[in-house]
Amino acid sequence: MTYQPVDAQRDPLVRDTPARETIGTSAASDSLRARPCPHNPAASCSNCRLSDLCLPIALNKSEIQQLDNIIERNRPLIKGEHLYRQRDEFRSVYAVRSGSFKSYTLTSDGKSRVTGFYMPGEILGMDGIGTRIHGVSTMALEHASICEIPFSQLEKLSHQLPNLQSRFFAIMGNEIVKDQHIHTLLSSYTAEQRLASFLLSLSTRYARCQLSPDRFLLQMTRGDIGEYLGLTLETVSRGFSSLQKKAIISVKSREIAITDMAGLKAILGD
Amino acid sequence: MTYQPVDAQRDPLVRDTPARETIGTSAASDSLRARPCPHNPAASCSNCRLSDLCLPIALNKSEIQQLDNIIERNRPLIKGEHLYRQRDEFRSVYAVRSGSFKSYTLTSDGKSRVTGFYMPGEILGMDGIGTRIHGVSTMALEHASICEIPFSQLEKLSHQLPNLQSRFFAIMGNEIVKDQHIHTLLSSYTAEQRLASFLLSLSTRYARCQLSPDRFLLQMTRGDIGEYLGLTLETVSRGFSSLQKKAIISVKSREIAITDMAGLKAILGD
DNA sequence: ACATAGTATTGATTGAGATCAAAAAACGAT
DNA sequence: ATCGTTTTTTGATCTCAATCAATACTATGT
Repeated sequence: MTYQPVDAQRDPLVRDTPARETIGTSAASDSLRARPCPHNPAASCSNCRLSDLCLPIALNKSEIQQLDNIIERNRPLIKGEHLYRQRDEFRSVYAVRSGSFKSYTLTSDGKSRVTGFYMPGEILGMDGIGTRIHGVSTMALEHASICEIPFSQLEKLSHQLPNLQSRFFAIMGNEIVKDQHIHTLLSSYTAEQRLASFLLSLSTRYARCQLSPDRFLLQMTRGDIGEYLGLTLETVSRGFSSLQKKAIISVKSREIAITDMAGLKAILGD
Repeated sequence: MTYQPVDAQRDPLVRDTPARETIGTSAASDSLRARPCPHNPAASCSNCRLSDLCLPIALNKSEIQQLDNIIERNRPLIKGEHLYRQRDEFRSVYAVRSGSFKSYTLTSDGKSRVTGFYMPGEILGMDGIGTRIHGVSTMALEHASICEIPFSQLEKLSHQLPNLQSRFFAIMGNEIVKDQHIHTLLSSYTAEQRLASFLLSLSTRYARCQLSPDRFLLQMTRGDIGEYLGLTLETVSRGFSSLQKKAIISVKSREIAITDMAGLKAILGD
């Protein structure tokens, strides 16, 4: 299996078939929704180790159970597979259960631009809540599993559970704040500062899901990182090399070790 | 009255007094909340000409009336006055009633970066919903009036009115999509494309509130525009001059006339 | 193990926009 | 109307990151 998605020959911008028919691989073309995940037969929020950083924060046991009932846990996605595509009708938001994803748009001249990376416990797909059409495509960067939360049901349940409504408002608010940070980053940071900020963001997010904050594997290519940070892949590569030369990080292909956390933070000017 | 805000001598990042005490001018230092707006004594969503592009979309008359009851219409703000500041405790979101605003952050090296401009009918202050602390400062660009919507009451009411909950989810979703567009713009557009995109955005937003889409006044400085688009003010100025030389727009200080709308769109590559 | 495609590094050169600088225009207060 | 401040324009120069280019590395499928 190469990095190239199984359905790469299809142009995501000129597709005409509905999303759920394109999510399956050629071997398994049946709908994603129809297949309960065989890998997590007894999966539930109640026993999910991510429950304290995902949607259920601030919900009590009975509320979590009700949330559990509307969540659909489907078969895992393989690397390169799409969860949904730009212009697909919006039906659900998703919580990453394992693995990681990237969201991206295609610009008018055919280039792709990454709008976000998503890790376990994070919510994605909120583009589309307003327009009812997904504004970006989202693809698994590695073998990954997700919890699908049909939005109409989430709205109904939020209406019954004030805590859930509050929680979802907060999640969307945090997404807006995150976007503002990126706006500032892209409009004023140097290449080195962008990379430092990116690595620090990954670090804290890995820490959140109990993984090492100073040793991790990048699941995305240098090109993906560049598309996200507004840099070319060459500049990303040079930036990593330069940070390594300064003994701030150690890079070996996709393996990153942060050897001088304070130094990395200092690049952002305190 | 200069453009410099009346309270400019205070450093927004080291302030210690609560927001509402800083909003008043030196002449009128009493709380913003305590003063019903003398300019709009009978103001209400029901008779507001913006009601079909603001929060009340998709609400029926009785629902609008209930929303009306929680909205506080305060005295207008003068140019340069702050609605709230970065690090203020979050209490409310706001709908622009008249005039315009800019939101901005200060970076660690003291430079300011504009995160958004807001026009009549638009909602601002949604940074802070998740964190309960405002992530940006917001300042009136001209004499302006707003509707303040205390968030705790909005949440309570949303819980009673599914349409309102739905509407607010949509507003936040649209904000996220807007932010993704800016992400793409900042990470791949040239200076000229950024300016074209900015002018087109203003144009459609002016059209939304019944104003001319091809002749309008910029309420922000070249510096503000540059901070928003990730350019210097000199580049913004040169960009306007260049677009004028191409007969796509006509600029006379803050007055903009779009003379070739198709040409402007063509700069964005269809 | 090998072939192949995708990915990453590094070097040389170029260019768009930043920075520095100075003058002109617009605006607000008195 | 006039003064002082802020904003805008335009020019000259510089710089960081893009682009072009070539090689090296890594992973996947046969």
